[in-house]
Amino acid sequence: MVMVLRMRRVNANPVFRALADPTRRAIFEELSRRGEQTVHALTRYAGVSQPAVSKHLTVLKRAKLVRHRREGRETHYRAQPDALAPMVDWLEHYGAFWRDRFDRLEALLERMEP
Amino acid sequence: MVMVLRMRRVNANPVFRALADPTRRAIFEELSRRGEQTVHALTRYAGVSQPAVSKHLTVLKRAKLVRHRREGRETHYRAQPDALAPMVDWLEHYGAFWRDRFDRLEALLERMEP
DNA sequence: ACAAACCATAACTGTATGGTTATGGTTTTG
DNA sequence: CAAAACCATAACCATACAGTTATGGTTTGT
Repeated sequence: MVMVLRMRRVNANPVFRALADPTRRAIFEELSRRGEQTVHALTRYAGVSQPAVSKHLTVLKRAKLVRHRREGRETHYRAQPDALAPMVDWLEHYGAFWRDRFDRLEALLERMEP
Repeated sequence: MVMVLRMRRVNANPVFRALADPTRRAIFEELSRRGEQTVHALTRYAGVSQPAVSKHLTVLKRAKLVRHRREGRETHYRAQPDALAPMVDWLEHYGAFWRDRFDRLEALLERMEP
């Protein structure tokens, strides 16, 4: 028997908006792949100015997609992937049959036995 | 043994952009729930003018999220949920651990035995 | 045949947004 | 302590974008 935990419905809009921008997605991807990084490191990666990166991080922060930790003069950001939940929920709801069940199972198995 | 089909990587950007707007998301949701609809019906639903709806539908069309079918003077639109695949792929990639495996399994089971 | 309905496009408008440079606060380094 | 590094915010700019009204092309209804 499967217990279903009803989560508080979070507004999905900030997440959708935040990830609509390719630069922001790239920053989030980089943080997901390489883990925690400073603004400086992200700036070298992103190909835009440091203030631009700071503003992108602010948007991601408002969507709870990143958290930050100050350490001396540098700020370390890290991805907060569970903030993707509203988007995942939305997809599971409105895109429930975008792919047949076998495909879904296949993907799951792939993840569970690497 | 699980066969893995490598799909052609589709540019996820149009999908992310298209779904960033709440009105567009609402239109897509409505088409997903209630099935094929005319522009007229969608206009009554969306709460914006008919030209606005037409433009939103154009954006969704460019992202392959909807298809249309002309029938006399009316155009019927329907959701094309498999166009969500790039977004799902992205989430599976960068949000792989947004939720623990039990949760994923639970969600899967829910879908498989309704 | 004419009027009305349906839809798409054009033309326009205000605001949001992604980028820049400039600046200042804090912390580390020499 | 002075200089440099790191970051955030301010101020500004150009463009993208979501909305509007106006219009015209088809198709349906009377």
